[in-house]
Amino acid sequence: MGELKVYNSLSREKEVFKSMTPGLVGMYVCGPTVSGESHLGHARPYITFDVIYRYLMHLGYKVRYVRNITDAGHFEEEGREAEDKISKKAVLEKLEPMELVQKYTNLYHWAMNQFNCLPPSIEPTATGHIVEQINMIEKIIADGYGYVVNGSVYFDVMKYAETHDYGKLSGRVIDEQLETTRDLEGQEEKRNKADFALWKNAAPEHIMRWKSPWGIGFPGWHIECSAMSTKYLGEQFDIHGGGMDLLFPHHESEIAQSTVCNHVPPVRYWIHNNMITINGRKMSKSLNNVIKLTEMFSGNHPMVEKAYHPMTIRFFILQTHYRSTLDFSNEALQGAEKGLKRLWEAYENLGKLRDAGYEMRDDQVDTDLESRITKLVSEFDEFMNDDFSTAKVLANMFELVPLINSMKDKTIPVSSLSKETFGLLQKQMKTFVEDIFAFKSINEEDNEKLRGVMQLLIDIRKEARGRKDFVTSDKIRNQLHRLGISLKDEKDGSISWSIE
RNA sequence: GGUCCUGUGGCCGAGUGGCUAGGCUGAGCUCUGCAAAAGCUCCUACAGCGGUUCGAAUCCGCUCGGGACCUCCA
Repeated sequence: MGELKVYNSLSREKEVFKSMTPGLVGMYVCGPTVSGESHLGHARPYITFDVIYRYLMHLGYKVRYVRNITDAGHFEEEGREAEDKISKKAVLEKLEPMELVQKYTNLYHWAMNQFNCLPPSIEPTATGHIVEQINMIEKIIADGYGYVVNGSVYFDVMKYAETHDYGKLSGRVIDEQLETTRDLEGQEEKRNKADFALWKNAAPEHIMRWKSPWGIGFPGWHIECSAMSTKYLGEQFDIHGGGMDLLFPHHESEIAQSTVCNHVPPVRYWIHNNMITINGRKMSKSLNNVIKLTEMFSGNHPMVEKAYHPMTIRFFILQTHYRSTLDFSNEALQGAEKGLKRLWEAYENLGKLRDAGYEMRDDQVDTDLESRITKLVSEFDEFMNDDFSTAKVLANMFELVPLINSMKDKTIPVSSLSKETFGLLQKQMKTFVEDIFAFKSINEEDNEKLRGVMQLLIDIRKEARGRKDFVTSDKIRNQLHRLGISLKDEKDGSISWSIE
């Protein structure tokens, strides 16, 4: 197997991935701010990094996957009236802050579960790590990179930039940053515009507040990730992921804070996913064009024509490379839905072929077909190793679909594959479809009783067809169709059914 | 304004200089009591203009269009 290459945002090129400790990988991904419901845009990083997580494990790594929950609330905007997002909304909804946090955390976990995303190894919360954050800020002050003004602490970017490259991740030049003229309140506290808050003095109306050496306040925008990643992954770790919109200032500042504290760059590989757009524009709260996940799943949104299954969204996202933008449209989603259905059915057919226990006879092997299948299936690994090219893996799977279906229909005899090739095909499909891409059946979970009823109807229909009583057989099929259950007469005379 | 990304067939999207990705839609055919599914075939695109090259969607330049970041943001 070749080596894994990942695109590192830091170097702007694909690099061979080598973990710091052989066999082990530390990965930190920026998690949600639980002050509201997750939307379609949020689904992208979680699904992207879920597949990366699963693929790393597939490669044999033991991965510690840390994904935080931001429950402390950050400011709406620097310098403006310091509003703690969570406390503000709590007042509106007349909820305790923690009640709100709990509600949206639960909802977020539910959505991740719907997407079949594995839970991270550790899911630390910002409020649970105030002490660590304060410790880190103290260290930064002691080293001379932080200064205290009126109970707030700021990071001295100019001083840092004297000896470090602030802006290396986001490609920013610090002098240009300073030229940007923005008259914002509270700026006068900072020595320089580029400085950012490590700790913020809390106004009396703030509900979320903690004691600190500098007074009552709350942590700054970026410190939680630095504190928690250091705590659980060490001063330097392998992968840090998140959306591209976090490159600046969030990740840039994380690098600065951690570097000052630990005297070593925190992250070896920065991986950033691109945005989901809607009508060509990024989906985000500030642009007011978000579709919440619950709305996607229910179809209850003016822009959403029908309910989309979480697996459809997962497939939709994996059909594109994670560093490309992905445009939302009903047409595209419905295309994804049909594609996934076809892929999944072929995958199930492949499983049935195995269960049928065909005799493999090596004397009938079609070598051309064999080499074609072997190539398609081996490229799964190759493509994933090339910066997680899930789109190409899916393309190959779709080239296999007609072959598998033809074997099922016996247009291609199963015996034209050697036992080895057939086994390889099944193993690779199982590994990638279920274990790495983690697709699941989009059909409703069928229960035993329903199965029994369906079998009864199928038997009756078979008998009717045997008598050429097409009135009865069509009635059964048509009525079921109206209920959203479709029957298919297979070529071998059996009847299969699926819920639409 | 600064930095960066991007423009592929009806739609969504891969694309490493040469060997027409793939999905969805549409059309035709095969199979079939009919239907659905499935299989086969077809619709062969790279914003525009120049340049480099034997050869460019792919490299370079310009023009036009779209976007991201520079402020909370996945």
